[in-house]
Amino acid sequence: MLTGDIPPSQTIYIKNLNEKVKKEELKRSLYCLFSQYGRILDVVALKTRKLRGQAWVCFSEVMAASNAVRQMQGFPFYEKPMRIQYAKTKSDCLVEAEGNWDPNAKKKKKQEEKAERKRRAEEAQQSATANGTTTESGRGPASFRQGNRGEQETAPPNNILFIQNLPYETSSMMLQVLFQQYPGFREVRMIEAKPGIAFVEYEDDVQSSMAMQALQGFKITPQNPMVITYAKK
DNA sequence: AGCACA
Repeated sequence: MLTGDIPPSQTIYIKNLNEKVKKEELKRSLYCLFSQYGRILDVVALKTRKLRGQAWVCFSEVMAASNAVRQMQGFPFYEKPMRIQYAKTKSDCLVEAEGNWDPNAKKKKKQEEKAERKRRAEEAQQSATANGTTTESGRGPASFRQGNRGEQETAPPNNILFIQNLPYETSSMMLQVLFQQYPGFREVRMIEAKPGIAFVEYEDDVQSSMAMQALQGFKITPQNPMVITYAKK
């Protein structure tokens, strides 16, 4: 079974994520992409050796999670198809909300302590070897495409957005309604000969970025999550 | 591949 026989829950577990993407960007992008299914209570992603390439997105409703598991299965995200399942255990944010801090959470505490100890040991190791790997290659803001070696696939942030994966029947009017909600909107351009794509222009790149963040992954139909990148100039 | 709450 695709979901690995794990019963439905409010939280989805995503793996096969691109490990090169910085944690904060990853969380933001996941938030953008999945908020179309419902209210998101929390996004968790860690970059530890055991946990990188994975994330948890916790919804306020099980139905939202179910739709996300089905519809976003295999969605190409930073060049890798997402593998989505339900999470095996309940998210802390939910336990907290229900006021169910079970008194005998000893096992968990033990695990935490173990993890903590491990982490400290790793830290000690790192400072001992003293390698300055503090900076990850700082690239432009959220685009789901990660520019990879040599090839200039990713356009730098600019005031024009390139929209892909639109249903063929999309009109520029429909897009205008969506995109004009965000400040700095100028116009939508579509090309008759090329259905499924569009360009949306804003006054500047900050405003275009805000719209990108807000509408990334937005679905005009369930099969068509928008893929928004900066236009190549 | 890998199921946590940095």
